[in-house]
Amino acid sequence: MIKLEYLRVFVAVADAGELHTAAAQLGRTPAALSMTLKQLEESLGGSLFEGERKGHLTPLGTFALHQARPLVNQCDHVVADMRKFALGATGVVKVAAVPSAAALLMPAALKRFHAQRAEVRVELRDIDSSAVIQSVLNNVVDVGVASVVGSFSNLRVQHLLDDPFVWVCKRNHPLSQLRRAVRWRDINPSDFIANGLCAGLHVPELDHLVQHAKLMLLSTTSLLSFVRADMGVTLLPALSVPLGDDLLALPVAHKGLNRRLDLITVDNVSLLPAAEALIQHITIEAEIWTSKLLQP
Amino acid sequence: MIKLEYLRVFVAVADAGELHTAAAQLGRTPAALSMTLKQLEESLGGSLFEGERKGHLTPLGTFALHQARPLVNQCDHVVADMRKFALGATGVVKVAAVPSAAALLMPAALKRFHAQRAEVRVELRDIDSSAVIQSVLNNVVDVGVASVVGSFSNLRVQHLLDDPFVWVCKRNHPLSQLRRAVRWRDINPSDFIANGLCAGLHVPELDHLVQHAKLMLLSTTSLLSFVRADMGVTLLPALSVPLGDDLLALPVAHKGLNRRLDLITVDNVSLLPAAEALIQHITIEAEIWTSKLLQP
DNA sequence: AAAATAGTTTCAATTTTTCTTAAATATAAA
DNA sequence: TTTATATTTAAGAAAAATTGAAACTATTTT
Repeated sequence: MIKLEYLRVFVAVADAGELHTAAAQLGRTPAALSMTLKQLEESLGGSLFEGERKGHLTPLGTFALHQARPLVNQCDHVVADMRKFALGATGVVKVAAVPSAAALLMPAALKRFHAQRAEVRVELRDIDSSAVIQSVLNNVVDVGVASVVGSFSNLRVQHLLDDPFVWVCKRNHPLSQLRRAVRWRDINPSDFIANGLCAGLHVPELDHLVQHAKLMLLSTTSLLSFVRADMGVTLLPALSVPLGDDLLALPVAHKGLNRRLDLITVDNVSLLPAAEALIQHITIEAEIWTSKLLQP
Repeated sequence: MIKLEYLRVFVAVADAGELHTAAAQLGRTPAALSMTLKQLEESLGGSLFEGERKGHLTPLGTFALHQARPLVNQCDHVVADMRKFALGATGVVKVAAVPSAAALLMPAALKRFHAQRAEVRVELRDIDSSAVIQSVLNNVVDVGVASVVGSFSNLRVQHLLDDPFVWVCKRNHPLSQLRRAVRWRDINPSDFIANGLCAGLHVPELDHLVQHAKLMLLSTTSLLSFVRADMGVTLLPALSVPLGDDLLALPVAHKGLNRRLDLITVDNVSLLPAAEALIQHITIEAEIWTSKLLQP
């Protein structure tokens, strides 16, 4: 049986033109190479070198060198690529995140990630929470960022941060006059615009508001347009509200009104090494935001 | 150091989905494969299989399998190709021959050669003797067929056959009336057309004829055209004379008037294995012609 | 839930392969 | 020729791979 090592030795000797030099390069003695070449020649059924020295190739040697060199190089490349992949230095990581996470958490996380791992490609899509969960479950993406409500047996859910809900109103809105956290009674029910994120929080006062709201918008972008158009106020997680705008974010008096953001992966299955590395960066970024949100 | 054998084991196990089957295919025990895979995983820096069984690949395993399978296959192909080449079952053989040999010896020789070695390509060119020798010396061709006059130190010359000179005349020429071998005195010097092949035979009578010939033609094709046009008679090796024509080939009374045909290769250098095989066929074909020429 | 089964790993002993040293042989140069 | 360099050979040493048996683990069966 011909081993690739034989071909590697042959290429080295053919290049060097003598055993001595090739042996030094490969870290063994000329005698070892001599025996290896003998085996290779016997196995091929012909001699590789012309005459008694290693300076000239036979036609078979020329042919074999043409074939063996790319093979040896390819083998080295393949092994190097596998190692790179195992280290997470190469590959394609697919991420799904809810829009607020995609817009606020991911840019900084990816920037630092890419600085370390230039050869890793990241595919990021922003979709709503339930679609994120489905994408992870179906192996469409490697990593998801969303808020998980129920419990899923095949999912590994890791808490990232708690995004506190805030009241969102226009800068000139009466609520802005309040010098304290907004209470439920401060809200005029006819002025409230419901949205998909504040529904299902299981707070009686809020449920009541949501059920009597004249408007319920599921897209955050259009929701904020309505607020800007003086159509009312709404309740959103802080990270979903763009800053430096004509909008105000006012704190909520009711404690514990948060939107959990979780990092989601499939359970019991090892991740793409590059994905593991990306998760580290997302986690760190989430911690940064957590501390930002605690002392505003 | 990762050996190709490790990758071969990995591919087999990944395909089989379990050690037991793969071990049977490779002719070793599950324990051996287990240890090999462990080494491979350690060397790559990550595990290849999901969980405790070998039924599911990790992302690294999937990536590695994609890379390893073509590499293993390529290696097998390369080794097979080298063996084929060493056996002379593949390759390109370049041959140069003088026109008569190319036209009469080579077709039958190549027909039998190709029946045995369908994958070998043969490149045949017909040129004059000195060009054949030069082509062999310059390694432009692997094998030459020509008549070697002097001696060349770098050439290995092998006698193929002796092609007897014959007188060539038109069917209605006076010489055709002779019921015996043609003697020098039968030739009318003014009727003689000299040619490149009969010059330099070192026979005084012939030299005299050549020196007094009014015509000397170096191309056999045009030489024969002149004979057909009743311009005279000439002296040519039998194999150069096309049969079944309006030309006659008459025997020469002077004995030993032959043109040697030799098989020429470079000396002290091993030949392309396929070329060695082709030489066998050319030699056999030459023997067939030799016996044909001896009893006409 | 316990037992049985199939699959895998570990370990130490064994076999196989590869490597080295040292001596012999062969080639090229002086 | 001698001398220096290059290669091969052979035997022992070292390294690597393989095996069989036992231990271990998950899965299936009872």
